[in-house]
Amino acid sequence: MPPDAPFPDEHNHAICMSQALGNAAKLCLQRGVRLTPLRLQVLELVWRSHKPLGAYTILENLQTAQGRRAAPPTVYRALDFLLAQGLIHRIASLNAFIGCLHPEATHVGQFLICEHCGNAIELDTPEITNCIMQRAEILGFTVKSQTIEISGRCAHCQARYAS
Amino acid sequence: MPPDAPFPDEHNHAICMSQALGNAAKLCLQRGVRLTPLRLQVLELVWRSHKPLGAYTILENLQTAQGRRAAPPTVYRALDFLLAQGLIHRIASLNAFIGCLHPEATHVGQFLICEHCGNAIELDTPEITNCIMQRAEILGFTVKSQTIEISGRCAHCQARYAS
DNA sequence: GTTAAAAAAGTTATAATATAACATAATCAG
DNA sequence: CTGATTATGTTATATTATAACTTTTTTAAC
Repeated sequence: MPPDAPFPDEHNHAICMSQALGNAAKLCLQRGVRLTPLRLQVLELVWRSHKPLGAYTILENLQTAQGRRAAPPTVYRALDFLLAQGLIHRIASLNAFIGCLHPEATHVGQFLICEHCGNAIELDTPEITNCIMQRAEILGFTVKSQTIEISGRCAHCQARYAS
Repeated sequence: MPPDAPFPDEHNHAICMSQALGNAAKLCLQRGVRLTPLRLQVLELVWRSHKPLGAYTILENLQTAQGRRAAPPTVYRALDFLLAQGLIHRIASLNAFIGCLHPEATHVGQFLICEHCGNAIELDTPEITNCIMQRAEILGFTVKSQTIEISGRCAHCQARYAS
């Protein structure tokens, strides 16, 4: 898997990640919810890349204080908290989790997922939501949540690796 | 769970289902693929309602010739075949399967899923796809498949059951 | 029709994802 | 400090899905 497509050289992930973590801390403070060390560690692991990460991969990379391996509920509870705060999104088609780029406002997650490099690009395209909302409204359907996950090949993988 | 919202009295599901099954048989014949008794039975089970059905629910309702209970691979292989032929869709957010309304042409599945009655309404709204394709194209992303699953409350449940 | 190849289905085991239920520890509000 | 609340630890298990191999059925060649 290519290292960091579709986020090439101009994307400094260390900065990207530290901004995300700082923002998360700020939001939790504002909201009066606790970004505990465990929750922060899970969030850090999720933010290590732009590839959606499975719960058990997170579990494997989790270092507990005592050196003992954490159990699944530990990770799932942290993920539940982060989801509830909008700090991560769940990618249903991959059973995986990814850091959210815009946690300050509740919004629907829209993702372009590259099958080649594994990276997921979060969109924030009101037109897509509007299209869906319009159609739903015609049918009298009240939208609560949206799962929009587009698989394919990102520009960089497209360019670098023939078909 | 209400019986058949959002498909009220005017929706005769016996006819709906028999049309779907007839259409499936015709398509498989045209394509030279085999809609075996097992595959047909799984398709029938999926078509019993417009609620997405889990693989293990299908398994429970599967009657093998010998009366012996089938094993998971039996169902998953039938589902794989039906998916490959476009006769059913997979709903990733529910880990479930639902009959396809337009199996004759390959298309993306777009669903409005009622959290109350469990029914899924398949959309066929090119505008949504166009919105997504446009945005993807700008980013140089080549779309291979789309997962569009909208959860909420259908018109009938909205009207019948106060929030 | 018989037979080899291919496809489908059966069977056993297990992998991967997720949660229930209860125990303990840490934090907070009074 | 103390009790209530929240978070985490722990054990067990539920749910979803697939790997690997066997047997049966179907197809196609002869």
